[in-house]
Amino acid sequence: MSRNEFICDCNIIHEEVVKDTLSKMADDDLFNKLAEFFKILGDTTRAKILFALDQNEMCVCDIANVLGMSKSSISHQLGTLRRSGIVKCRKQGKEVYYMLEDDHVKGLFELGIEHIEHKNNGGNR
Amino acid sequence: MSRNEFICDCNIIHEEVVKDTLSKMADDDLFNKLAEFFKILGDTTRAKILFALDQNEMCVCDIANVLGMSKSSISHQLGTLRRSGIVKCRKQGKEVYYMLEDDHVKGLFELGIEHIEHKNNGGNR
DNA sequence: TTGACAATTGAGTATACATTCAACTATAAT
DNA sequence: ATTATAGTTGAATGTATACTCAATTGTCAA
Repeated sequence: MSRNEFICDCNIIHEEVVKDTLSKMADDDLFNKLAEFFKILGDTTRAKILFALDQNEMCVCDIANVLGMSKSSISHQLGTLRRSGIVKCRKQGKEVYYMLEDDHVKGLFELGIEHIEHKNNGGNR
Repeated sequence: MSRNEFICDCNIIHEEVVKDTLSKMADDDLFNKLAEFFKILGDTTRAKILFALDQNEMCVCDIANVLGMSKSSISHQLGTLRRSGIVKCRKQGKEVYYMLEDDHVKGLFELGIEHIEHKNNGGNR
């Protein structure tokens, strides 16, 4: 973790806790990549696309029809997902078929859903 | 899933696949909540805060010092995390101590890290 | 009561980004 | 060759949001 002493505008209150936490912090690089990855999942359209692709491999038009959105917007999002290494594609004739690249997506979705259900079922607000 | 036929600007190419996928799609409500949740994790500052709180319960100033950021920005982010039910806090004297509310966060981080390492270790790009 | 400090909050600003629109490429069919 | 369709792409626009700044609240100590 890199720190900028001049930006932090307050005192350290618990010296040992701060030192201990700092010693355990991961690299900025990891946090950047982690956040970038979650940001990809943090969009309704992309979440729907990934969920849909988890059901069936599909071409762009079919995905657009499932989501009821324009071909262009879906293609843009698929580009984002492809650049992030979360989906891959296969070209066949005029069509491009997309599928999940990463098997972690399903697990992540399941944990996320657990979190949501937990909050709805009596978790304090 | 709600669909707007007028917005989709292309033909259905594989009728059965589209129908099958549509039948398996979850509610819009779930996708919205899921995306909202991942969006919270999809920010470098919040990811660092959560990682830090996973090491130690901490007050706002200590967190600001660990991240090397202003008290105000940390407080804003803690507010966001609290409203999302991911962290909770405990007031003691002048200080407010924050801690993780949700035990899914650690699992999500671990899966996310797995994904990143997977990509770095010979996963295709 | 006054002063100091922890923390929150609202407004303002700058940046990121999702979708639209239009133009374009590539493939297949006639 | 021409036409139609699948898909991509870049620019433009509107919206969301992270951080800053300033003001404010709440608590403790003198």
